Amino acid sequence: MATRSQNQLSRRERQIMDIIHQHGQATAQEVMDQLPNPPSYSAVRALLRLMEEKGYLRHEQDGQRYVYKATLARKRAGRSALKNLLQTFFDGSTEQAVVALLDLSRSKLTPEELDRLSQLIEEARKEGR
Amino acid sequence: MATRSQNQLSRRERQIMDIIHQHGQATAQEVMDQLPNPPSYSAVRALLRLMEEKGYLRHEQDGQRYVYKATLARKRAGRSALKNLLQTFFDGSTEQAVVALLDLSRSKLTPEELDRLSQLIEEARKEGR
DNA sequence: ACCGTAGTGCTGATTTTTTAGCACTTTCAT
DNA sequence: ATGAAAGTGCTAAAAAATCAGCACTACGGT
Repeated sequence: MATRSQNQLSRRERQIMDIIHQHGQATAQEVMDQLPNPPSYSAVRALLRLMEEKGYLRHEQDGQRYVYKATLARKRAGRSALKNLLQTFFDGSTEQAVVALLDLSRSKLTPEELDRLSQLIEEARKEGR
Repeated sequence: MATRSQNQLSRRERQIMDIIHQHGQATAQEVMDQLPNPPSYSAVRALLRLMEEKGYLRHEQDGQRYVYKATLARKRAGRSALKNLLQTFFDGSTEQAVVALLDLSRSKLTPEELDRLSQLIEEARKEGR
């Protein structure tokens, strides 16, 4: 099961994955800067190296330093995480999740965004039958 | 920071939290049954005890056995996790998340659910200004 | 030419997590 | 009234994760 992989990560590994997903990519230094209770720079590098070995990350050389990216595309990882969240906290109910989501940011949504959302629902309605 | 707490959990702790949130509550046996690569029964119990000590869980006595629940209400924990996911995978954009959510379960939504969602968006629109 | 800065690889130690096992209690059926 | 089953507490060992440090290379400025 694909969702499993998220849960198999150790604490630090998960924290690092989150950071990298959030930024799309990151150097050791950037990861370290964002890590809560950050360990030493070399500790971070060691972790990145291990995670690459395990297949979670890959790196590209940028000048003289490494830039790490996730193996699994952000989009897919996000959906996987979302699916997981759905099961864990919302009884698998998309509706409940959307409710929570809207509630979370009620005031922050622009009218344009709301329009687009309405439209999305309309489309879902058409496809659904 | 409250969102942080999720990320502080060790791997097993997180797995256990997920199980307990999903079910609302659970006994040691139930947790063990759901755990991937489950350890021994007493290992699970030890973990539950530690997690209670750390304040993540509390237990109630049901007959002669303990039933564990999360300290933080499911609803709040769910929102917190959602907020986190939003930042990590969707650039903090509610819209993007809703899109993914709808996409995830396009066919599974009933017309009734879609109606309710439209309505929710309407309400958000009114309140938003 | 050389020093300082900023990278990388690697390794071994520390710390935390994870685990199994044992001692005890309660319940229930024989 | 006794033994088996199923619960709990606790502790110490094993495994895994986490960490810091050292040796080395590349680059840029003085």
